[in-house]
Amino acid sequence: MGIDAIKTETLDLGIDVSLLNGKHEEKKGLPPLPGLDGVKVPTFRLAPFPSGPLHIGNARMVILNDEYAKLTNGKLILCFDDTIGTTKKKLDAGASGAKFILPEAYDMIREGLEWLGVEWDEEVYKSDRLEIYNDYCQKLIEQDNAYTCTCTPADFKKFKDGKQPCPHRQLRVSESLEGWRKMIDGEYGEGDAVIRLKTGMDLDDPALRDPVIMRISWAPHPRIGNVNKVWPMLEFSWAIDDHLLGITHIIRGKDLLKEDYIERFIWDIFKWKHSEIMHHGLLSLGFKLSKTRAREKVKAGEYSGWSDPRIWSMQSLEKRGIQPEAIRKTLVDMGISMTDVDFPYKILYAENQKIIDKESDRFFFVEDPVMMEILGIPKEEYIAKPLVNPLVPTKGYREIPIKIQDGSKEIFVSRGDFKTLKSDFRGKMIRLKDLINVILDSTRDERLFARYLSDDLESARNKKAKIIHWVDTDPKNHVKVSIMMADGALIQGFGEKNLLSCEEGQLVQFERFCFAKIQSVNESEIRAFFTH
RNA sequence: GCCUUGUUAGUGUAGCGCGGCCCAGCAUGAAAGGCUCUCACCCUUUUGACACGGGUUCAAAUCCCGUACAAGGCACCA
Repeated sequence: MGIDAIKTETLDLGIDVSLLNGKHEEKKGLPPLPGLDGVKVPTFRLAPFPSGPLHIGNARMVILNDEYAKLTNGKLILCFDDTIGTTKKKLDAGASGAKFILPEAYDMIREGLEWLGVEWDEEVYKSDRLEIYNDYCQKLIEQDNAYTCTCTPADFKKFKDGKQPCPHRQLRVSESLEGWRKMIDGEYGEGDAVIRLKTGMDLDDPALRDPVIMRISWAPHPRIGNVNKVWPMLEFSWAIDDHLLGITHIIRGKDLLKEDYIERFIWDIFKWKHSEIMHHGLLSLGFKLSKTRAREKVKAGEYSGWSDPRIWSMQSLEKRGIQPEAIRKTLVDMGISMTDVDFPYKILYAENQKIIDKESDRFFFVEDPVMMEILGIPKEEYIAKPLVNPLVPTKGYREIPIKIQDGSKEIFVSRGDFKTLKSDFRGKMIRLKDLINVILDSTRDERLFARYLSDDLESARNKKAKIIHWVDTDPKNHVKVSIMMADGALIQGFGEKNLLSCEEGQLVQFERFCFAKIQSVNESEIRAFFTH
């Protein structure tokens, strides 16, 4: 028996033919998680800064953690990293690029996580844990592992660059504690003093020399109000919380690589067990993804809102008709590579199409319409009957009736087709899909002139006629359609009348144009978002 | 300037800890053909990569050194 015969047989039996082709679907998924020895409950954490909704880059971190939590039957903690770092002075001045908490972001983030199918077991706010950081900071000072420094940033930089200790490094513990008290009590103002960790001023890496772990901000906190004057730096708060919350595995972007050193340094001081730390590379989309940047563009009115497709927020992807499963698949396939990458959105689209193709009903749509006049049509009425979805024939046919007056008819074709028709198809047969065959006579200005040839598909097939889409020019028989593209541009055209039966949120395919998600439907206009 | 990561086909990734089974796998894209009243889907075929230069070795994508390029840190941002 030949291989083909086997294939046919096995097909009938419903056996996966791909096995015979040697195309074993490679076992997909993440590599095994390291550092599981002696771990009872692998525990992971999501640590979003609530400055805006999750974007695709945040989603990488989120999905990686969630996948591993699910894979290992572990626990996932959502910990809002909502400490305040920026001073009140800076915020009041509206400094550009300043990071701050957006109160709505907490919900937008939860919404994005739920949409992604992330299941977290516990929710924690850093802003509820301020006393804990204060306590541990105090301990570090008492142990002489940290000190109060009142250098200006510029002065400290000089010491740092020269690998020299600043004068405050030699302070007695009691003096540092007194400074610490002044910070807490508000006797020191913003910028007057910080607490530095004694990692060493002679470290090779200047970024690691006696880093700040606590500083002053008098800015009110959107959640807890104005109760606190000192705030921990991210790496310090995490050094404490990763231990206290029992995080066994830290998966974060490689922008946080330097934090590893500081966290481990502190873990060693307190003789805490080290968590396993892993990093993934950062995503870009031809531009740097940033919640803060997005927020500024939304505020400036440059973007239409948090669901503007250019932000690549979960909200915007949902609106576009991207399926969360497709995002998860794409991100998981990328693994935890440390390489920074251009987000492979084409792979995302391919994965998404696999999911939505069968459920997306087909419709005729012509972008930027150009008129075609057809003469010599023998009948007075036609009814085009295209399949609702060729992948699901059981869905049946839709109907597009056309009325002909005095043997002539005007229809719209897309500008794209107009251009190729104009240059390459004069005198040739063209098939108007599911309708009739015509021959293109001439073009004048922005108009095509054609003559009726025949009805049947067969003759069009024989002549290998180009098949194009069309929409009736009769306003009673079409509807205006506008599509928001991925780059924020608005595409306009006409679609077949049947579009009016669509529901909000429905996924459709505009044949030979794109998949789209219907945003709103009414007689005067259909609005949709471009999917891919 | 200092420090740290990273560099596999157009794109994304597998392989690299323990060098040979890798004349490098997969996905996506592109090209051609088939199917099809969509330039969709499906099927077939083709395409194309170990950044560069040295070294170690019988043998290197895998180890070592150097160079280039990229990203990140050197912030009282996260």
